[in-house]
Formats: sequence, C-alpha cells, structure tokens
Amino acid sequence: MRYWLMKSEPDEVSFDDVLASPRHTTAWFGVRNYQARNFMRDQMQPGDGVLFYHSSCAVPGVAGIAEVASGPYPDESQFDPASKYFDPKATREQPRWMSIDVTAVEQGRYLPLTEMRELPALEDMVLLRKGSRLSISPVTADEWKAVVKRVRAKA
DNA sequence: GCCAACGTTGGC
DNA sequence: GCCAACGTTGGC
Repeated sequence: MRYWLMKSEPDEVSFDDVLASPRHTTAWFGVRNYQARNFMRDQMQPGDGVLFYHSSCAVPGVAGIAEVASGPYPDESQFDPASKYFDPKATREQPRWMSIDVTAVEQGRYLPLTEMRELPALEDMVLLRKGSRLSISPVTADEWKAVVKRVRAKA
C-alpha cells in the first residue's frame, strides 16, 4: 500500500465534484507529464491512499482524502479532437496517456498549503520542494499520517 | 499578471 | 546528443 498526492484544479474537478459523482468516483484524466503517467501506469494500485490537492486556486491545499480505485487504462481525452487534452500523436493502438479511477473517501477540514509548510513532518514532502510541479507525487507513510491527522483535527 | 522552475521540442 | 527557444505550472 502506497500513498500519493494528486493535484486537481477545483475549477475543473474539485473534491466536492468527486463526492457528487456516482459511487464518489471519477476518472483521473488529463495528465500530460511522463513522470506522473508512469506513476499511474507502473506503481499506483487500487486501495492506495490519495491526498486530493487543489491547485491554481485562491487557497491551494488538501481538500480531502481519496483512494485509487482502478488499474491504469487509456485516457479517453487524448483521442478527442475537441478536448484540450487531445494528443494528435496518440492512437488507440498506441495510447500515450493513462487514467485511473479515484474514489473520494473522507472530507475533513481543508488543509491549506500555508499550514502544510509549517508542519515539520512535511519538510521533505515532494509537493513542497522548490520548483516541484509534478501533478502526481509520492507521499511517505509518515507524511500521510501527519496530513490525515491535520485533516481530521477539530481546528 | 508576474516570474521562477521545469519539461519538451527541434535544429544542428 | 546538445542546447536554445519555447511552453507550462502554479504560488504569489
């Protein structure tokens, strides 16, 4: 069992959107970075823990806890010329980009990025490293514990 | 809107 | 295979 942090722009897909979806589950599409794709393709397993992070918004931070709900499969949006994620070099025979399903599990408090930066347990977290832009990044068990604790805290 | 950091592209 | 130019990310 591993842990991950996945970034989503809430204007596109927010944690609330996933909670409102059938079975609280959504397809994670639109990843167009090879390192992030490889995590989905090679390492992420159903049941892995996911920190659902809101980026590019007024208050970036962890919006809820989720989990990986499927193995990898081709991202449909790469084949759709009308999609902004369309990739002319991708074919059905040789897809380039992968999706996985993600299920929302628990919404506690919203944990802002500013607060994450103050937690000593998170000082080495990939997300918080200077220049880190990965939309999917690994989270250690200790980091997971520290974040979940703050998400479940009363204040 | 700015800009630092990083990834990708393409000419050579 | 190098590397300059360009595009993107994402916090501020």
